[in-house]
Amino acid sequence: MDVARVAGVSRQTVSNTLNSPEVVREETRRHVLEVVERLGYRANQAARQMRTGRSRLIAIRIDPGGDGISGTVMDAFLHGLTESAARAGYRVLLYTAADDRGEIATFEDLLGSYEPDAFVLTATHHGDLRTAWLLERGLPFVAFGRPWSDPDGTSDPDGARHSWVDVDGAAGTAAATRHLLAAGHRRIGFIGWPAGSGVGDDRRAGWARALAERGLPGEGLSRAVEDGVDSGAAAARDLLATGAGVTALVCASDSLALGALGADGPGHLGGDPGVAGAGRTAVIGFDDTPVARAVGLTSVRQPLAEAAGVCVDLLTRTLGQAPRPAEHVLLEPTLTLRRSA
Amino acid sequence: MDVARVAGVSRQTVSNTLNSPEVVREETRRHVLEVVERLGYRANQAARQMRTGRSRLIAIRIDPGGDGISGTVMDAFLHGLTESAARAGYRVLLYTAADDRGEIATFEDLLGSYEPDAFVLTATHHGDLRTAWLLERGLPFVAFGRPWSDPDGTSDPDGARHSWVDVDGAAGTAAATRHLLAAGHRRIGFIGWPAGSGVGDDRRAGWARALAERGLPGEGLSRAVEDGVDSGAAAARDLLATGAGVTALVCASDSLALGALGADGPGHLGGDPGVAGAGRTAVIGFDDTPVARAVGLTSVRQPLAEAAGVCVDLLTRTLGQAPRPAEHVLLEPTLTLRRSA
DNA sequence: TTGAAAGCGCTAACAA
DNA sequence: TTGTTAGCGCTTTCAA
Repeated sequence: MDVARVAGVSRQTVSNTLNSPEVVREETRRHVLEVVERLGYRANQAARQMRTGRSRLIAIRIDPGGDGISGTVMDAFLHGLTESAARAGYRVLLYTAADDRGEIATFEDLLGSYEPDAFVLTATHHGDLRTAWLLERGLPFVAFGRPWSDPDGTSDPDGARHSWVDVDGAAGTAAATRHLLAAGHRRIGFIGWPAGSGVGDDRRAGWARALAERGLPGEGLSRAVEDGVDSGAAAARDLLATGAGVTALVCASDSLALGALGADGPGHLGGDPGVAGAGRTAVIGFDDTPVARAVGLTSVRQPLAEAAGVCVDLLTRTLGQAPRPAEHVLLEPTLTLRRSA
Repeated sequence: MDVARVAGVSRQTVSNTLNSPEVVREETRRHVLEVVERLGYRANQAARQMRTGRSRLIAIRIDPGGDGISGTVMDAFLHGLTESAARAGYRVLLYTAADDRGEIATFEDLLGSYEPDAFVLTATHHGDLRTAWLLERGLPFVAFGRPWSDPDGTSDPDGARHSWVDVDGAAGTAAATRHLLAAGHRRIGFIGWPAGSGVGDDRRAGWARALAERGLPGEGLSRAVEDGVDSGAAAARDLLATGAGVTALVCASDSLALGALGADGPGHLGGDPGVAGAGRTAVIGFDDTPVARAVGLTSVRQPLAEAAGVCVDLLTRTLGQAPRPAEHVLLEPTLTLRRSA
């Protein structure tokens, strides 16, 4: 070790200065630190890992764009994770997997080779093979996303046994609905997905709750369709045609909201304003994707970087010490206001 | 080493079987391999790295969503990279950095600690500090994206000295334009970005080339605006109002195309079809983002997974052997046809 | 408070 | 073709 020679101490003292500073005399420590800085010394990770058994690596699966929480959401979360991890002295390692079994195979592979200190799981679900496998072996991990209960309401027993971080979707749609209420709307519709998806049901519940708070009825003002612009447009047309006097729409996704915007006429989307009956309906989307910004759509924004930060916190807090009880963190989303509402 | 004991050979023979199979007798090799498989043995990466100096890690920066090639494009590329890397026996390590200098600092940090075998650079540019730094030290890397020349046309001397992989944007817009020509359009406009951005100029050039091939004039049919739905809509209205009889538009991005779609009336975007003069203009976007799929926009699709695969190929080909001359690969994009054109 | 010795699991070089 | 030896750079004992 070069540093030791230059600083005139033993290699051991250098190691101590870096890992157990309290053990080294103040003066020596400062001197060693100065030399470390000057020489740009970095402890070799492989050697350290070999000795300590810790890799300072956090592994996470990256989904193919298209399904799951991929696209912008995954991107922002990954960025936040990488940044938070770096601050805590960790790096992020990527892997792919087609399904639960494939992911478990990758766990085995990774654990035997790169030995990541922890995993971050996304898209946990009822009867998740991965959580069971990791729990069984006492391996550290956090889930981003609550393990939603079965469609029939049975909640996953594993869900309570591991830590997770999630964004409170219901709070988001409730905030959106309250924003519309504050703007004077009274007949507010909701366009979401068919019942059974935890995330979707949660978002619908927030809308219903906010209406209920004000004693307003929601019956007949909700539509459940597959995600997509076309289905969003169809649902919006349907809701606006009921004669119930719907003046505003909360949507479970930006795709649905984009459709609703289009169905409402060219008033949004850069068309000529002032056309009869065009673009008068207020619309709020969910996820604040680039599309939302592009078309001026007000949307519920998930605090992804913060969620990633909490994941790292939960993980690193566990890693050094003895196993701690599972923690569950629910983060509040915010509303990004644009001209659509 | 457990495997050695079980297989009844020396630990060295196991290592040889795994790393230099040709050196081990066929029968021994098969036997060892079988035991390795049965025991699920994985060579410890840290130990191997310590001995060989190779980490089997490829590092890449992940950008914050919003600027650069982030969002869907980055996501798909990262996924492809992770998958190709895994196939070649490598893993992908993530890092963040605010600018060139910050990224170089991260190089130093990483090289001293995790020792990645190679870097994949994105968004290389004229006078890139990173390429110069890596080149100077003979560190292996590939760039995803050509190092575009200066606005004044001076090309970066470093650009020729390192390998890069890119997608031929001009070929993409040319294909889009030819598709429109084949559909009978003759007055085809282009909406792109202000001159000076290599990527933007390239995409405009493809449109111009396809028109020139057919002896069709492009003058006055091109608009240069900042990226965004609103500016795309404004540019589209402007082009349609010239009286030149424009019937189709090729756009440098899906955002611009989305605006053009909106400016053209509610015919697209799920609005009522059949409205007078609505949605008759054909529009083609670029990047095939989720929005494109959502609104039925025909768009130029970059072969991102393939690009990532080529990056890994170029890298791994270099890693084992002696340094090779820089290679440059330009990939052809494809057109994803939807109802907008 | 500092130094010396041992060993983490692997593979390159060499010896058998 | 297989086995033995050594050492990669670090940190955890333990002794000074």
